[in-house]
Amino acid sequence: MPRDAALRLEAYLPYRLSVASNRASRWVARSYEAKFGLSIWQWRVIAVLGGADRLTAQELTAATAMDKVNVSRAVRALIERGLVNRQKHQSDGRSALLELTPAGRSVYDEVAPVALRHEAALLDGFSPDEIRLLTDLLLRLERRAEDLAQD
Amino acid sequence: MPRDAALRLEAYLPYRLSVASNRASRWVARSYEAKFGLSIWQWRVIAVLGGADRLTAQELTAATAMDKVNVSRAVRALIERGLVNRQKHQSDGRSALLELTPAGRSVYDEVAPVALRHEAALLDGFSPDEIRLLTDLLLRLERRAEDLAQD
DNA sequence: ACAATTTAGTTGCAAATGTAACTAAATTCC
DNA sequence: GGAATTTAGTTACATTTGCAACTAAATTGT
Repeated sequence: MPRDAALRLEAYLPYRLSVASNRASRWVARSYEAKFGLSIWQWRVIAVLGGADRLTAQELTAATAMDKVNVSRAVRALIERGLVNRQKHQSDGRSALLELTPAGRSVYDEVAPVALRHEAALLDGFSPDEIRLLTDLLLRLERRAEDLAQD
Repeated sequence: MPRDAALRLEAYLPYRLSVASNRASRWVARSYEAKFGLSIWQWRVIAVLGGADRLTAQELTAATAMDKVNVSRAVRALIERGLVNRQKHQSDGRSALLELTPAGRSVYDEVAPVALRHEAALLDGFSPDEIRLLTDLLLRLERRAEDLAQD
């Protein structure tokens, strides 16, 4: 009779995923923190606002895969630093439109190339095919995990 | 002149990695917590102790990619629950040997198949080749991130 | 039109984490 | 053999996080 594959932590995918992600995140997070004083979430908000203009917190939540509490906190800190501007939404009094201030824009212009260099450094040694594949596999995993999560 | 590839968060690898890992981890963590009252770290310790017998905290730290503080806390909780046993190391008074108690062993015997089912559920739809490749790519990324982290 | 429900975003609080400081044992090096 | 350094593990503290409760505005249903 077939025996179950043994459980070996080092070959266990959720474990590998977690280790890879934590190491990569930690490394880039330190850099954003050291160079720009930005947390990972603040950086995500800036990255998204830099590519689109005027989003609600709700839209940011969707675009960054952060939860609304983290978006709220990151946005507050960015507003306090003068990097993000909030203006009332004309048609919906509950939400507000967020956009980068000129100062925020210039932080974005500085951070974006650094972020791309980080990515390139991490992926040094990976072929374009491998990168495409990895991204694709990760996306499929994400969707799968999300589906599974709703029981 | 060549323009830099734009920074698009949704195609940014550290971001994808983080989202995939968080979703997968959160999903499995909830299950371990709900079914066995184990945190992710407690579960890692059990998984490793279940496959080897008698390790020091130091060896656990290496085998689980956790830091020593987390190992210490997880081990303490497991000892309190009677799942792990600590005995003095004969030749080194600083460290102790840790092993599963019979109760710990039986938790392991219950958890391991559940963990493997989780992995299988996450990877449903992935071919064996894709799984091998994903694991391999993640390992390379981990090593790369670790190397980069030491400046 | 107005009560009931849903949605946007914030706040408060408890638990989880990371870092640094610490204790104690072992090792190194004169 | 004894001072100085390193290593194993724990504790203490500050920060982060996640969840639930909350406020206020919009929407739905009658």
